[in-house]
Amino acid sequence: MDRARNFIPGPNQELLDIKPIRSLAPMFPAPMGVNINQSSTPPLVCVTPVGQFPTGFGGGNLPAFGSFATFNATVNGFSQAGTSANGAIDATPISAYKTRSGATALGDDEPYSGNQTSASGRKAKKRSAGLSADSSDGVKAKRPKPVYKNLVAGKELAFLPASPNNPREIVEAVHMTFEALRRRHLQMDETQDASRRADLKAGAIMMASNIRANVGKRVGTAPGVEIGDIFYFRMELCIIGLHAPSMGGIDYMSAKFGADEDSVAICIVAAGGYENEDDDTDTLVYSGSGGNSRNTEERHDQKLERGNLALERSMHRKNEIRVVRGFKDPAMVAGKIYIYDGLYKIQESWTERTKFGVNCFKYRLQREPGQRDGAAIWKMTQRWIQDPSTRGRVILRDLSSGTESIPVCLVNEVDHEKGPGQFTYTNQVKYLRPVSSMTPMQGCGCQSVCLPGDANCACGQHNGGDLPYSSSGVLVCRKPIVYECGEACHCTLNCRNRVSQKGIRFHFEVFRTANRGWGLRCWEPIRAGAFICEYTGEVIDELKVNLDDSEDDYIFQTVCPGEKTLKWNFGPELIGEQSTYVSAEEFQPLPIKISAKKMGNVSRFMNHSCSPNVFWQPVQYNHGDDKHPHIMFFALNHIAPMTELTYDYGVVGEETSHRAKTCLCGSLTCRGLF
DNA sequence: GAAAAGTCATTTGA
DNA sequence: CTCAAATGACTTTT
Repeated sequence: MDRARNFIPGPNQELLDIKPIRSLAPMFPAPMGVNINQSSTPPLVCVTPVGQFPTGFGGGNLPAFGSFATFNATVNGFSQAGTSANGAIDATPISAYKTRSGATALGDDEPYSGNQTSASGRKAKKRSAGLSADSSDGVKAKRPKPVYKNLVAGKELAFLPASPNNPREIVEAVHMTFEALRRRHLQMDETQDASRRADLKAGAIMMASNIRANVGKRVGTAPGVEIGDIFYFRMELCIIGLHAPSMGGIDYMSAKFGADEDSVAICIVAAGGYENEDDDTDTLVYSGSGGNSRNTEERHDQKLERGNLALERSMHRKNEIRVVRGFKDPAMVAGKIYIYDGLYKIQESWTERTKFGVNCFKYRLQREPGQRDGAAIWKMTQRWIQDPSTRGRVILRDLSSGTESIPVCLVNEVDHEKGPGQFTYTNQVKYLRPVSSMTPMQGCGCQSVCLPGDANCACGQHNGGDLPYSSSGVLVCRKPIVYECGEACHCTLNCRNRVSQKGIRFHFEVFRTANRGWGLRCWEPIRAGAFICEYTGEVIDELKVNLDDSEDDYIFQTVCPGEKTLKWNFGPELIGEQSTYVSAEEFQPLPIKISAKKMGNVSRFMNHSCSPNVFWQPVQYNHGDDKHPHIMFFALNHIAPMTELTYDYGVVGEETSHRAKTCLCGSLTCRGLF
């Protein structure tokens, strides 16, 4: 379009200069249409001791485990029977649980305590003296169950989010911690050539320390889990209490209906690969489980038992069933993404003869009306990515005018604003003095690519021994500065230690928000730790006092962000590693100041939130002046397609108070100003 | 060389 | 205690 060419920095006088009202309100209405009895039983969080202390758990050398605290977020959401435990119980102080004898207290916040088989850890089974690791050759020795003896008791408490009554915050905190732990394990496994499955290791630790949400099973929504939430591992569904079985597709429980009791399905995982009619995302045909023998090709008819029976009973009881849909992750060769798609009900069931000649159960599920879109958004954005012209309400196909390798779409589905005020799109930071005059950065001598665990890699050493990114390119840990390989390095551009310097990798769109001016969101799913974009613009010299900058709403400064951002690293603490946590008091801002008023990229459209999904991270690669690093943005947790990207502009302090604005982020932990 | 199929090590909860 | 399961990472085959 010609218009695109003219837009920037062309003369768009008719465009209103939009004062960025940079703050945020929830972009979707809260998920409604889900009739849970929340009013009668307010959410409660109960801090209770973990169940049975695992016998193999370090014995006497870890007395601290006695005060192990459970961290349960339980909201009593389903009241079909009167079996529910109820009455809000105040959070019990941790100190009340000094010994492990109080284990039975767990039942108090379990909605279905009667049906629970105590949450006791069957974990760590007894393990033969530990030397079974390399047993005699030839004989296939069973791998000993790992014992997480480095678990640090009491550290779990650091998780408690600022507002422990908000299930969403708890789910996010648990989820974020799982990911941090998983990434760290991945990093360690690579250097030590240990066995894989960091997802299982992270999951096992979370389970063992009982850092999980929605511990009791329930029919209906899982508090704190929202439609559209995305996951990369089945273990994630497990620890946030959405779907308990680690592999199985059907989660079910025994529930009371008046006087009788029935086994009903509560959640299913539809792992894709099935005949989904594209036009109708509201129905789903699900196959029953079973029929495939473990290691032989022999197959048999499915039986009406367990999950299949529960589905059958659910059809008659007409209870709501959570549905998680699996899709192939377009970003990974063999990856899968799970999307929570809300509540469904079973309409009918039948049996079918499969191509193997055995009988298989089929269930047709219909999505409950009135819920926000989940998987439908995913399908829609996938279509846009394949063919951007299918995206409607577009003002500009590419706001970057070709500067970015992937076009940045400008859309307005809200009002008649034609676009943001004039600025020059740039994907580079403009320094006042040439980069070449700055201290050069030392490079590594690695051939081809840098590898984890290579003691000779100067870049690995510079980063503290580990490469900062995992093999899939996600940042493992937030740190004062990340050193990527640069011009001085011998490695190629394929080196995994070159992530943020390669520029954006996603289809972004700048969109009109309802009340906060323009905002930024993305068509692709973004996984936690993934690189998003750089804050580009003009570097303002710290020595030059700019009296004018109160007028500049596009200034980036390294102001101390809120707890959520600071806690991103949390997780390694759980396995006894030294904390990388930086408290607000210890936080040291950098002198760098960047203005994106006149020139910038997509990052200038990112709004503030006190409960953000993105954080900034200083990165170096082209010079050695650590006071003036690149400011790179990474995902705080997994971000579903079309979710607004926000970061924490920082706590208002003396220096920034003249620019403080009222925050509209709507988060329960909103600080009011930013 | 990419995609599909096979192999293996694991978990949770019934 | 045993078992099943719409797992996930990796290797081998087509």
